[in-house]
Amino acid sequence: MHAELQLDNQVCFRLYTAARLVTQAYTPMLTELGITYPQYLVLMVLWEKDCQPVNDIAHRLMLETNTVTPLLQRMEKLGIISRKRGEQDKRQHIVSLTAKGREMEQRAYDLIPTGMSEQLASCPLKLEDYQRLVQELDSIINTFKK
Amino acid sequence: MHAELQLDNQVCFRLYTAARLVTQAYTPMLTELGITYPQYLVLMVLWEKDCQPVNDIAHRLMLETNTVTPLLQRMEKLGIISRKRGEQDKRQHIVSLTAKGREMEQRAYDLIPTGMSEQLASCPLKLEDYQRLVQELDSIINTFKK
DNA sequence: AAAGATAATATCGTGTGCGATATATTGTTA
DNA sequence: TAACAATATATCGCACACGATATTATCTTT
Repeated sequence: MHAELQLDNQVCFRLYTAARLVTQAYTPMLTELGITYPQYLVLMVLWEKDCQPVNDIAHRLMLETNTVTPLLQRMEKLGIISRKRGEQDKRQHIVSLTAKGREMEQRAYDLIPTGMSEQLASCPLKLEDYQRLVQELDSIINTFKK
Repeated sequence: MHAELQLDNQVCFRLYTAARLVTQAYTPMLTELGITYPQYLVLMVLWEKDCQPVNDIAHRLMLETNTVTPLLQRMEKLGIISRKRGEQDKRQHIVSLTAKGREMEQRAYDLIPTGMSEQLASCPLKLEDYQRLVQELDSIINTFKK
């Protein structure tokens, strides 16, 4: 019986579980918007800066392009983004928001912060705990990023 | 521009990213064992207590049975677990380790703690940081679990 | 004990993630 | 400048996750 191999001693299992459960907590609001959590991440990247090539979006989300490309294709079908070939560099696909994609920012703002803070009400963590948590997660992300 | 909707302010995006990256860090060792990370989680559950029904494994991992069932089917094909109908309750499928599945515990112990601590060497977090992190993640998991 | 409710597991469809590989374009170098 | 390397993106295959639904067995209630 190796204590190191026990589920209860695993940070990774907690990260994996916490990520799944918190993502699930977004689902009711995201369903109302008609999108998934990874699609919401792409939208946040584009709300911050519109018209970016696939690579920049992938880097920002620390995902591979073979994950992001099909994601963007689905989002294009939904009519929330559009893609066009880069003008200087024809290899690039420049991704931009449609009117529908831009309008979703306000709807997201009306739904998501409220919806999440309601669900977080029963969480014992305080603001400073979250701030430290974010920093520690960034340390972990930095340690393992490629 | 809503600050609440910026990627940099999102705990969930950190959890999502940290979980992916740390799981990826397990991949070289797990590939050597011929399994995936979720399969490794199932093995840890069974190393701790052999012969469990699907439901108990799913509860322990906080996953749905429609995720766990196909996972177990793949593991059965790999010859690391076996499944048989419950004797008192014929609806149950009792999952148990094969000899191969039991032997993998020692191999995992030889590969994984070493492999992970090498990769963690450059991480600035100290032991007490990890301990607090685990507790805070448990708080989050508890808040959002169903 | 027959009927309906509940429980345990499985199946199906969709959307990620990601390794491996392909394709098209651009940059570099002999 | 023709050949070759590098880059940006896409395609393919496989393994999760998970909502919705189906199937089989047990439990409960009349």
